[in-house]
Amino acid sequence: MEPKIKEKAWNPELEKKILKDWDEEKIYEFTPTENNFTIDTPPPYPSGRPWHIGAAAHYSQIDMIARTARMSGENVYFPIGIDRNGLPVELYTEKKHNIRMRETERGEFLNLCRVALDDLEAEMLLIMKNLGISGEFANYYRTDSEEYRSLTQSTFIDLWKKGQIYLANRPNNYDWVSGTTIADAEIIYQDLPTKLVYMKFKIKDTEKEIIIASTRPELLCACKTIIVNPDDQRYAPFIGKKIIVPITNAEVELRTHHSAQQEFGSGAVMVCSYGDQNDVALFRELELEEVVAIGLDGKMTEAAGEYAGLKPKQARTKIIEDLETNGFVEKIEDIVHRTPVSERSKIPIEIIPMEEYYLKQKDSVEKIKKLGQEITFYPSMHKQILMNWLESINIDWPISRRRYYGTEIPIWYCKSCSEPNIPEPGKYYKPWSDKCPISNCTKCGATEFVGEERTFDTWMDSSVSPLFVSKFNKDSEFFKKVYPTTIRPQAKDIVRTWLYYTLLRCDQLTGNKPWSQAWIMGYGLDEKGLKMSKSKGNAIDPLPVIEKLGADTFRFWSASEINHGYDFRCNEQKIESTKKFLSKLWNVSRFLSSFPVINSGKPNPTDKWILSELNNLVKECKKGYDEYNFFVPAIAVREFTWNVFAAHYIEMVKARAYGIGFSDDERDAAIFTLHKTLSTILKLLAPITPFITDHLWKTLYSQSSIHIEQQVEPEDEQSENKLTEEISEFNSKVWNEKKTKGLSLKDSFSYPVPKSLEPFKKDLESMHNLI
RNA sequence: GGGCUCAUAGUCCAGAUCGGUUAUGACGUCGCCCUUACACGGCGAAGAUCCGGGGUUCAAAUCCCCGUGGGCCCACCA
Repeated sequence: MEPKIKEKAWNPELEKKILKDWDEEKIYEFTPTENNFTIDTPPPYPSGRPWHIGAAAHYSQIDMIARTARMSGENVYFPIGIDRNGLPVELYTEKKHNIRMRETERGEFLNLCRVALDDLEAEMLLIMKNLGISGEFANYYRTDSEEYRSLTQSTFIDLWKKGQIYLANRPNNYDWVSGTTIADAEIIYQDLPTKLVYMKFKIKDTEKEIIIASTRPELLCACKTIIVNPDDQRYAPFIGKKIIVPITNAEVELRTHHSAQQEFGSGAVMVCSYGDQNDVALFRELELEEVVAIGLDGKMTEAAGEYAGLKPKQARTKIIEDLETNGFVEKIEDIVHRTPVSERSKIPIEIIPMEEYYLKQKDSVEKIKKLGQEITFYPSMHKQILMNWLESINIDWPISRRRYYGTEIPIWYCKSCSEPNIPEPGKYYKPWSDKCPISNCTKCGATEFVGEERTFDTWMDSSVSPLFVSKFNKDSEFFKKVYPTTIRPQAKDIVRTWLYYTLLRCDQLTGNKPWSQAWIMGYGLDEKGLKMSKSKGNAIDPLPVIEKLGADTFRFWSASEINHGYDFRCNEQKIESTKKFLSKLWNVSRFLSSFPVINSGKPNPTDKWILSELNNLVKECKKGYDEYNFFVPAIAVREFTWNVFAAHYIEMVKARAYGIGFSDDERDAAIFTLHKTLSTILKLLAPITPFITDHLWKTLYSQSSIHIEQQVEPEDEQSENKLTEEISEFNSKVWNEKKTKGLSLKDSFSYPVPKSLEPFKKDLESMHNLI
């Protein structure tokens, strides 16, 4: 009989047609019912070409989650979104047009960002679609849409009213030349020459002195404590004593702290607001009261007494003179100091307290820990990342940013009394350009306002994604059915941010956790195991790879190469060689397509053996699918299909399937078993390689898609692993013998079948033409 | 510096919770072979001091301790 399948290999071009069929059949459409499986899909950020190949693998696997759930009978809601807020697009736009954000008119700058995002987004959506992702592309969302931003603003207004938000001073990196705060990422370190001054501090009520070395003596006025290492015996007798600060004569306490190193300087450190990041940490940890010694103009403040108005460098020179005059200096060393400088202006940054909005989180830590415990993590080890993070939280969350491309903080300040006025929730507000929607100040009744210029930290937006997709505050019917959602799939590096902030915000707003499961994936590294980056030139562009090899090849590579939760290496050649397996699957199917489908039969021992192995395979795959670990089924199915089913079973029953030398019943049993096995393999692979399996399924078994089928359930029966090994060994022996004797494989040959393989004698004899 | 994690052939990976005969499979390499599904194939071969050191044990890739090296996250030196 002519095979139904003519082509000799799987052609990835077919994927385009299959995508169209899926669209027309609408098999992935979602209508909410009482029980839904909702995926809180991570909205990817279009930060520039090329899209990270690891991300493409990540989204392929998220799609496998959706398909796995569908095949186990779930009603799957798989939203698609694009994250568009934040710094990366600002930097991208500045570079692309060679402009500076702050020197460009705000509306114009935002437009340029928007256009850049649109281009990058289009390519990203194309890749996602071509990967076969079965999400809701028709109404994908953007985090910078009016609808999304108004949700972010509404949640802010809600929390503001609940008293969860406050304004506070916080030390910031400040570049006083550019007049702006800068992000940690914009700081570079330079080795600059400076003076290390060893100063004498008196210990109160004693004749003793303690020597303290510092590069920032001008900050003496902001010194609030002295620390030494707890193991440092030299200072042990004086712990808790008061120390008199030179020049200011202030009294501060001597205490121990592990961050002081015995070997550096004298081993004693003065802690000032703020000489460096360690000072910031210590002020916070020890709850010291800060002194603002340097102002926004980059000059010493009134707190510096007679040094007020001087720049830090001038003040330093002068205070060193004064210290020397008064005998407070032991010695001065010229050293080279690793100094944090602004990447832009190249001047040393100052750490200056500035007013920012904070969202309370410290009070929620215990509650979030509890919620974290209730959530199932896949793999479980990554729950630890969240728990460690929760342990280390010691300040509230600063949510305001002095940036442009973000959701605006919806506040107008009264011009006469400065009272912050908050608008009603439900609309999208742009205080930097919009007229204040409130007519009279709630405090003094005045009518003139100034709009807030700052935006939110982008995690304020992303952290409400489960609320957005479940139509929180918008469609209560829908929300009731969909929230809490089912699963949050995401990468490992943003557990401390996205996962944590989502838990915090959703709990604050709904009193309920956002999902019951979290699925955490590792990073995609290059073939040497290094992080991919555009600057290193080791980034692989996924688009040409997918176009050339097809989505299924890429997806099968992703499943068979990535052990869930661990980092993985990307190698183009490896992806390419994965195609061979699809080719094998194709040709097995091509062979079977020359036989009619038979739905029942009386399996002989050979058939029973392969069906039993097939059942073992189903069991193994189920284990993997139950934990959304696609590595397990991918490896298991490949191994079975290639090395057991094709290599041994098909060869053993070929003659029988053709009916040469066997009865009709025996023939039909073989054909039945062949189809039963292949159709099971196709189903087991359907979530991983949706294109080829659907194509083969429709060609061989059904009018309708494999993606509306239920997954195969294992039967509870004993395995017969031992036989597989014996069969494979026997076949090897015969092949080798024939080879040594210079015989062709079809030549007849005299060789005994061992007793243990007696039940398979007839099939083995026909396979090897044994006499 | 703190945390998490990994370490098995040229490359990737199994062997994890339950120590036990010649350490799994794939890719790559080499040799032979057109065998009525497949040369994008078949058969076969070579290739591993299981990171190092110590310990527990009759027995360790597997369990324990100490190192070394990679990756990532966080913090960065008065």
